[in-house]
Amino acid sequence: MNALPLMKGKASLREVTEVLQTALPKTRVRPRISRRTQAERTALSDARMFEAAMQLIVEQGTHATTLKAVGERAGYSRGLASSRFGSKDALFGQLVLHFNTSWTQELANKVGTRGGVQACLAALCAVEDFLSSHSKYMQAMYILWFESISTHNDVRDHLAAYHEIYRSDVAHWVEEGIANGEIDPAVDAECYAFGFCSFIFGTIYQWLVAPNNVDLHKQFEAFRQLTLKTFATD
Amino acid sequence: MNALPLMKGKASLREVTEVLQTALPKTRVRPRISRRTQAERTALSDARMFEAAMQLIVEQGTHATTLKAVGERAGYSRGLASSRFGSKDALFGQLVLHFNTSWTQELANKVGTRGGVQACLAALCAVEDFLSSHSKYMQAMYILWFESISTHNDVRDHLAAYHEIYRSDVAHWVEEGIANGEIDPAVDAECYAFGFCSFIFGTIYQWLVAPNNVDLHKQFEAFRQLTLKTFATD
DNA sequence: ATTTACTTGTCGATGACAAGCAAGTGAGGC
DNA sequence: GCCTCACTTGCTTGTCATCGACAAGTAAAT
Repeated sequence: MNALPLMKGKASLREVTEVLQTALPKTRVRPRISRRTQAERTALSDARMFEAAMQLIVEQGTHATTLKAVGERAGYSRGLASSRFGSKDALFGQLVLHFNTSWTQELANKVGTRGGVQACLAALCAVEDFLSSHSKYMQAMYILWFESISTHNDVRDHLAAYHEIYRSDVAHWVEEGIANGEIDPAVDAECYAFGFCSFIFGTIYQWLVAPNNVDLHKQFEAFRQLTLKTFATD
Repeated sequence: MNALPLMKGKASLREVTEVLQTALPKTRVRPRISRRTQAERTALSDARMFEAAMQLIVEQGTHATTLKAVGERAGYSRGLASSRFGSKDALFGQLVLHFNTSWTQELANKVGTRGGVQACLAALCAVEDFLSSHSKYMQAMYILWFESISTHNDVRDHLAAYHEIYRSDVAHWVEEGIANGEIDPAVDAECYAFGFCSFIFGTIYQWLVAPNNVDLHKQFEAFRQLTLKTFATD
């Protein structure tokens, strides 16, 4: 239905801000010659609009975020966001896609080649670290995640697919651990994986609603201990 | 700011449909005399509009749900929902309030006078039962819950307060259990309560995204077993 | 010269509100 | 006790600013 234009390259979490930061120095390197490649122009405007959309979503929610505001905050006309993305839903879809690809890549970096128990713990630490270090980023990402449950479009299907992937990743780690003998074979891998995701989503939800009432580190540490207790072969 | 008109009586989950169902028989009792009290008129139109809004939210999400559609599906003009609630946000706020009061009352009925371990298990069963038996109702309720994280208004504050209440209820049960000696004193009541809520919210979230991929009973049963294992005094 | 990035013009739909209409209410006269 | 008439309240219609969406046009790169 909506032929989504593919993401330009695999952006990492850090790239998002880097594009904007390196953009200004670039104009200093070649002071007046503002003759950018077409690809550079779209990459820049895309990055600026993503950043603007992210800010606006965190500031006033998706409902109050208008395409006009996105375009203008990014430094362009009121029509660019509409023209580039086609629709508000498509912009949010692109953002979700952007977040997901960035996040899965960063997660893969953090987990590395680990498997079994260590992979589970590393993933939990990765989520916890990013919640505190990239707070705004994660906020916008999860606002979009939580909101897309009420729209029956492509975004939701993508989300469902991502959930499946996360769950099966975790389940795979557990199975590795069982094969290694470090995890009790009685543990139901898929069931743990589901609970793992429930914990993360549920915790982030409560954190988003009232950040000051949630001690993220305490909760994550508790879940790590619970995980070790659950896996223990006794 | 927005002087919310108080809820008319404490509506239970069942009342929502009952109001609509008893409304028609009533006109049969006094066939032509459609002379309703003013209070009856607003109660009826309120109930009809809540029902309509709930349906529309489940069918097409909050974003696509218009005040015009709410009024008209409820059997009135396009302007009534707007006139009655003042704004779309206020309507959703009223709905959230309505859901929360109904739900807490129903939960209290299910848990009864139980405390300790039994209260925790009963609450888990209550949530599970309602997810399957009042599926649409819970769907609309949680869509609104998850969505209101991106709106910085009264609704979110109400939610935060409700979360606090839920968490402290659970924590209280655990403390009762510890006092009774049926729960291991090493268990951190607040920490368990938070994990309890995380499980429920996270599970419902994953269920909303892809109902067919989630075996609710299996996950709830698993969490009940995990709870028993966590509480066990060994 | 042609393609591509971006802007401006415009239309139907929506939320919000004001003004008006209709249904319900209550006090006084018969 | 019931009618009537002024008053209150529920509900509808009219209207406007704004938004999403798209078409047409302009500026920039190839």
